[in-house]
Amino acid sequence: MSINKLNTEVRREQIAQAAMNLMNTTGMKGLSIARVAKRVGLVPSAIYRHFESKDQVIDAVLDVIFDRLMANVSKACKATNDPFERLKLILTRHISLILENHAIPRIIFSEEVYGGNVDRKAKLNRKISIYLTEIGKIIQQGQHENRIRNDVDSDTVSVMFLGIIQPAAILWHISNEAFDAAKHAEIAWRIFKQSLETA
Amino acid sequence: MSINKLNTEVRREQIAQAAMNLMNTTGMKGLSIARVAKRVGLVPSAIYRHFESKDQVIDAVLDVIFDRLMANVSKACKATNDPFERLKLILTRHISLILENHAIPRIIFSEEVYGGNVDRKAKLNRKISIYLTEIGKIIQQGQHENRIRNDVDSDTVSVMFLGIIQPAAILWHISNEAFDAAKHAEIAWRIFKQSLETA
DNA sequence: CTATATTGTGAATAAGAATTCACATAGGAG
DNA sequence: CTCCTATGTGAATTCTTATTCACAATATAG
Repeated sequence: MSINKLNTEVRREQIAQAAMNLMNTTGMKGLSIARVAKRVGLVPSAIYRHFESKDQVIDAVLDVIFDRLMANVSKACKATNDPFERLKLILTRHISLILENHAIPRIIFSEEVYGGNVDRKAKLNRKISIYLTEIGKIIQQGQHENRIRNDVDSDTVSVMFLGIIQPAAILWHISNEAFDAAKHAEIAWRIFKQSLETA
Repeated sequence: MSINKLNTEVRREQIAQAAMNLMNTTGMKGLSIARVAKRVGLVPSAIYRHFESKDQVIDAVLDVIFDRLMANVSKACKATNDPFERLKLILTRHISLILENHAIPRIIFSEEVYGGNVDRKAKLNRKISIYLTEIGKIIQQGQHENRIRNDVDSDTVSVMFLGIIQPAAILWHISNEAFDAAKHAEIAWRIFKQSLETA
């Protein structure tokens, strides 16, 4: 009987965090309101004091994830002006984020999350597009500055950039962390970078 | 009342196909024994004459998918000896397969399928490794023949190769087929190829 | 042709989940 | 201090699913 009442704002954070952690360990399949409630130290029905539905809980998790990813990008942009250094920072940090949160790639790049939910699918698509657009901007700037080849399409390169991260993340996860995602990113990055550099 | 009895071998095929098609349209979430049964024209309990459990149905779908992917690879290897042509063939065909079967990337590279199922996770890991190994062999051969740079790690390149396909597939799917995966693969392939060619 | 194993049916079971609701209580506004 | 509202509780509801089982019909071996 904690009988400890906290206001909705705090609870919403706790619930979103708990849901995300649950996804990390059990995946979407193991995400039930009952389990989330237990983690927060509440009874299942209490969740509904703070969220209208399970769907809204999931949405909150998505927001947390994308906030982190976007924060990542802006931090990298503030840290340096060099396009390659920026991308490298984003890459490294994105990988770290994933290693801390198994769930991220599975949430962003699988259908687990939006199965049948048209709105959430649209939302995800929008958020991913924004992320890719930011990457694209960095590349374009690099092209203006003649650091990056001008004969490559920045949109394509953005997606390829994601292609360094995502398969690595999944392999890491599916191999029970045997696959070394950080190392892969390191080596792949060199190849990727070389292929973009102006001659 | 079809009252048409077919032997297990035929039924297993039908059921696996139906399950895969269902996954294409509704995702893992929509995959229920009842729905599969309806598609095959059976009653739910009839499925259990041919599979011991839903898990085994899913396993059968996995087998179908990997059989196709591996068939792909061997076809490409028979078609040409040039490593780049081989990879290009595999790439194109892999993309086509995906466009025909939304479910493939979600099944192979998401957690949808093995959520909590340790055995299946291991199985998936094994199959993906085999696929990657085959890609790796092609690359190594190309290195022996001095068509592909020797200073790149073939394992890393294999995963990067997957990195052309997978994000594209997911973007295509999540954008309701607005993202042009085939075009992305085409453009990305050129960049990828250039970065591997011997100088 | 007929006996029997194989395949199909419909009803029942059982478990798990989301959600609702009437009731209880803590904590801040006044 | 005292209400009243925001939170928390536990039971009940409703729904979906996988799975089992007794029974029926078919295919096929002999």
